[in-house]
Amino acid sequence: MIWVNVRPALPGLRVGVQNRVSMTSAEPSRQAPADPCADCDARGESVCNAIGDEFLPRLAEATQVTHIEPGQCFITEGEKADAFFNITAGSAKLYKLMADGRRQITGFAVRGHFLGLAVSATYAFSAEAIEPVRLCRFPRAKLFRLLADFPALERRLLERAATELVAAQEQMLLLGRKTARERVASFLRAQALAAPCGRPRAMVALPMRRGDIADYLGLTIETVSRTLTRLRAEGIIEIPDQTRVLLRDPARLARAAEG
Amino acid sequence: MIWVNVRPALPGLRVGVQNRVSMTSAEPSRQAPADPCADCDARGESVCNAIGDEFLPRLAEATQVTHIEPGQCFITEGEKADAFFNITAGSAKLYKLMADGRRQITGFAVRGHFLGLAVSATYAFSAEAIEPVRLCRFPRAKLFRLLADFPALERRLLERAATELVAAQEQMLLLGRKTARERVASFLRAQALAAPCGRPRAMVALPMRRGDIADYLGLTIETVSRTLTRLRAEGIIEIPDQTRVLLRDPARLARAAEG
DNA sequence: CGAGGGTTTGAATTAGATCAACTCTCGTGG
DNA sequence: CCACGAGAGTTGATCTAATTCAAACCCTCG
Repeated sequence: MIWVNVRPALPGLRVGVQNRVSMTSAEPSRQAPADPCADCDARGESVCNAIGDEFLPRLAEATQVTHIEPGQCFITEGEKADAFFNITAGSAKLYKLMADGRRQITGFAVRGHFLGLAVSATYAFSAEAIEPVRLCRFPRAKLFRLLADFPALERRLLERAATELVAAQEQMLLLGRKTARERVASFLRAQALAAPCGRPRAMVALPMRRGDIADYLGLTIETVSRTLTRLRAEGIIEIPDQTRVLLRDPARLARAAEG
Repeated sequence: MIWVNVRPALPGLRVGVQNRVSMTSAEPSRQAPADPCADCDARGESVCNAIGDEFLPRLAEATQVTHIEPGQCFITEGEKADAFFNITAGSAKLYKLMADGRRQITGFAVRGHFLGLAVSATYAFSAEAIEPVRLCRFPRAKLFRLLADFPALERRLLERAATELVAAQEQMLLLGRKTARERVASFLRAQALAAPCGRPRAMVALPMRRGDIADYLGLTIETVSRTLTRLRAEGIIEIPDQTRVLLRDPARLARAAEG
C-alpha cells in the first residue's frame, strides 16, 4: 500500500509573529492601537467574546497575532503543546499521520475555531494553513490565567469542546459506515452549513485540494473525483471550477448523504 | 446493503431510580447514610473528585444512583438531553444509527466516564448497557448549578472533553486509514490500556459482542472474527473464551496496529 | 510554448463485504 | 440424562465497492 497524498511537514518552520499589531490596513498611521481585540472582525465567532468589552486590553495582552502562509504548518503532532490558537481568518487542515505516510484529516478550521485543547503535554494532531491564516496565539500559561479570571471563557471552551465532540462522532459514523457517495454528499452539505458567513450557501467554497478531501473522507483522490463527476452528471451539483461547487439540488444531495 | 448487527433500541424504557441510596451491601441496616458519595468506589476515576470531601453532601443532593440492565438503553439519540450521567460501574456502548439500521459505535464507557456533554438540546448518540451499569444521573439544571459553584468541576469536565476529543481523532485515523488487521490490533491494545483497573493488562476483557466490536471498528462481524483467528494463528494472542483475549506478544501486536 | 502540479478518466486488482454453512455453548424440558 | 433449539461465533466461497495502476487532461506560470 502506497500513500502519496501527503506533503511532508516542514519541521523547523519559523512563522512571523506580530505582537499586538492591528491588522486594520485602513488606519496604517496609528501605531499600537489601544485595543486590537476590539477591532477584531472574528470576535463574533470566537470564544473570546465571553470576555466583556471592558476587559479587552487584558485579552489583548495575552495573545499574539500571527500570520501563516498556505502550506505552512503551525501545529505539529507530538511536539510540546505550549500554546493555544484562535483562527481569525483563512482556513487550515488538522490531521494525523501514520509512520508510512497515511494521513487522516480530522477537520478543517476556519474563522472562530479554537485549537490546541489538550490535557497532554504534546499536540495530538498537526495543523497546516490552506488559505493564508491569521490567528491569535495564546501561550499556555497566559490562557490558563485568563481561564482562572474569566469563568465565562472556560464555559465557552467547554461548549466548544462538546460541539467538536458531537462533530467527531458524526465523522466516525461517516468514516465507519457510509459509502463513498454518501461521504462526498455529506461533506458538501456540511461545507455549505459550516461556512463562517452565516446561512447555508448554495455555492460552496472548497479551498482545500482533492487530496485533502480524500484524506478527510477516508477515500482516495480518484474516488473523490469520480464521485463528484457522478453527482454532476446526475444534475445534483455543478463544478464551475476546482475550488467551488454549486449545490443545484440540495434535496437530492441530502438524500444522497443518507441511505 | 443489509445490516443486521443492530438490536433495536427500546423506546419507552423505564429504568429503576434509587435516590441517594448507598450501594454498600455490607451495611444493610444503616438507612439513608449521611454521605453516599463519600462511599463511592468510583470517586477516584470520576470528575466529581474535583469537589472536596466537605461538599460531598451537596454533590449527593444533585444526583440519583441508577441501575441499568444489559441491553437496556439509557440515552437515546435525538431525545431531549435533560440529564448527564457518570458511570460508576459496568460498561456501556455509545452509538449512532442511520435510518436503514447501519450503526457506528463511537465508544465504550466504563467506570469514571461522564456522558451527555452537549450544547444541543438533544442527545447526539444513544447509550446501552453491556454489563449491568450503575450510574449517577445529574438533572441538567442541578449540574449547571454545581458547575457554577465549583469551578474545579468545570475544569475537570473541560479536561475530559479534551481527552475524549483526542481519542475521537485517533479513532478517525483508525476508521479512515487503517486496515482490518490494524484496526483489530489497535482495538485490543486500547482495551488493554483503557481498563478501569490501572496498568495495561495482558488479559483483556471483551464484554461486548463481536457485532459491537465490528460496529466500533467499521468492519463486519465476519472480518473481526477472521482477523482475531489470524492473530491467534500467528501466536500474537490467545482466545480462552469469547469474552477474553490474552495478549501473548504485545510487541508484535503493537507492530500489527501500525504499518 | 513547454513544464509541472493538480485533476480527471479508464482498466485491472483486491481487501473486505456478502451469502451460506457449520460449530459451540448453554439453557430447557421431556 | 440427553435431545433440542436458539443465539453467538467461526469458517468457506463468492462478489463488489473502492483502490491501485496508468494515462490523459487541464491550468497556470515562467
